[in-house]
Amino acid sequence: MEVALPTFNSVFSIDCVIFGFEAGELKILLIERNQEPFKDWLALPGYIVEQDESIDDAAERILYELTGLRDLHMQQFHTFGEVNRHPQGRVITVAYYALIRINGQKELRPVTQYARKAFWHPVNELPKLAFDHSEIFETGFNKIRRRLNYQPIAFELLPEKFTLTQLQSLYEAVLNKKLDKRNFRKKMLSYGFLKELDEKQKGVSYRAAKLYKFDRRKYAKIFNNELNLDK
Amino acid sequence: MEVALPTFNSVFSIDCVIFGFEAGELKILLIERNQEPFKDWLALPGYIVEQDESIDDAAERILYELTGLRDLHMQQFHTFGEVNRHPQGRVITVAYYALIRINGQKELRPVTQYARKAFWHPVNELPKLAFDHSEIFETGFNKIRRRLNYQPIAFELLPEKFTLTQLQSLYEAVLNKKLDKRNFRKKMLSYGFLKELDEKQKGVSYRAAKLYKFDRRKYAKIFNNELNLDK
DNA sequence: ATTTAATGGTGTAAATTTTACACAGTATCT
DNA sequence: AGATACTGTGTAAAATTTACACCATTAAAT
Repeated sequence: MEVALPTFNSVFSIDCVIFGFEAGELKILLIERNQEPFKDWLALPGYIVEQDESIDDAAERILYELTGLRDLHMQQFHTFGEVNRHPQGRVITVAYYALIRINGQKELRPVTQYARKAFWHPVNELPKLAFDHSEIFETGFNKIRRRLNYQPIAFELLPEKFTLTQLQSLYEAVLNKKLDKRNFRKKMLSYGFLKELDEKQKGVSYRAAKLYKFDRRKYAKIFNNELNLDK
Repeated sequence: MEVALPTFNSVFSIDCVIFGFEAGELKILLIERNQEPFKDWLALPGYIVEQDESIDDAAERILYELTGLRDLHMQQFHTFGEVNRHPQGRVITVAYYALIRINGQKELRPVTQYARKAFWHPVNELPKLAFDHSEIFETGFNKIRRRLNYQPIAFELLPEKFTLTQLQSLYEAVLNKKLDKRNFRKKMLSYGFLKELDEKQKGVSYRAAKLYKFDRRKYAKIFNNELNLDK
C-alpha cells in the first residue's frame, strides 16, 4: 500500500516577531506591505516558505528579504493554522521571534518588492495589523515575557556593554512592572554571569555608571551545573 | 499587484505525543504503521491535515482515526520543518501533546487502515520510531516536564479521585527524580486547589489512603489572583 | 566657585519559602 | 498475634525574598 502524497493548494509561511530595545522602550519590527492582500497595511515581516528549504532557513531568508536584517538567532514559538486566516487560500504560518540590539547605523531596507519599508514600532500602541498578525504578536510577546525568567534573552537586546540600570529598565519594559533597584542588582550579580568592566558609561551629564558584559561561557557553566547537580 | 498563492506539493501533517500514566509508569501512545513509507514501523499517531480544517481540529480527528480516542485536550508544542524529514516529499508537521488517564476499559482501536494497532508503551526504553518521531517525542517530553511546574497537567493523567502518593509518584515519573514525601504534601496542599474527599482508597492490602480531587475552579481563582495582584 | 539636577551605588532586618529528616499509626493478610 | 506495607504527620535550620532611604558622583548651569 504505497500512497503518493496528495497535491494541495496549501502553503506554509513564516511570520517574524522581532523585538528591539531603544530609549527604554520595547519595539517590534513592522513592514508596510506592497502586495495584495492587505496592500498598504502594516504587518509582521512574513512570507512563503520555499519547497527546498527548512522552516528555520526560511525564517532567516524571509526576514532578510523584507528588512535587510541578517544572522539573528530566530526561534519558533507557535504555528497558526486556522482555515481562513489568509483570504486567498489555505496558509499555515509558523511564527518565529528574535531579539536584537537596535542599532541606528544598521539600515532597514527591504530587498524585495513585497515590502515598501521596514521600521521599528513601540510594542505599546501597536496599530491593527494585517491578517491575524496582532494575535501572532500577542502570543509571541507572552512567550518572551515568560522566557525572560529562565533564558538569557535580555542580553540579546542590549548593547554588548551595558549598565545595570539599562538591564533593569529592559526587564521593567518587558514585564511591564517596576522592580526594586537594590534587589534587582543583588540578584543579577549573584548569578555570577555578569562581568564587571573597567569602563564607564560615556556621554551622560551625570555620574557615569559602570559597564557590564554578559559572560556567555560562565552562564553555560552555571546552567549546566544546575541541570547536573540535581539535588 | 495581486498575486495568486503558488501551488506546491507541500503537505501539513499532525503528529501526536499522547501521555498516559499507569502502574506508576509514564507511557505514550504508539501505532504500528500499515502504510508505506515505514510500513510495519512503530510511530506516533499522525496524519495529513485536510484543506478545510484547522490544525487544532485536524489533531483531534487524526488522533481519533488512528487510535479511537476522542475529546482530549490537545496542545500544539512544536513544528518540524526539515526538508527531508519525510522520504516522499515536503511534509511539515505540527506536533501536539495531550495527557489522559489510561483506562483499561477504553479500547484502542484504529478507525482507518493506516494503523494496524495502537497501544501504550513506557517512555523509558522506547524503540526507534518512524520518520523523526523519536526527536518529536523527546521535544514533547521536555515540554511537559517543564509545564508540569506551572500548569495543572498532572491531574489530567490521574483518575478523578487520587491519593497524594499517586500524585507524587506521577511527579517523580515525569521529573525523573525522587521527591520528599512530607515536603511534597505540604506544598501541594498549601496551594489550596486539592479537595479532600470523605472516601478512601479501596482494594489495597494495607492501610487505605485518603482520596483527593483537583478543584479546577479554585485553581482558576488562585491563578487569576496571582496574575492580578501583581506586587 | 557654588549650586543644581540627575542618576549611581550601597546594607540590613524581617518575612517567607525551602530543605532535611524519622517514626508511630492503621488496615490487611496469614 | 504477628508480619507486612504503606499512611500521615512536625520542626528546626538554611536559603531566599522582600521592603526600604540616603549619600556619592558627575556635568551643567549660574
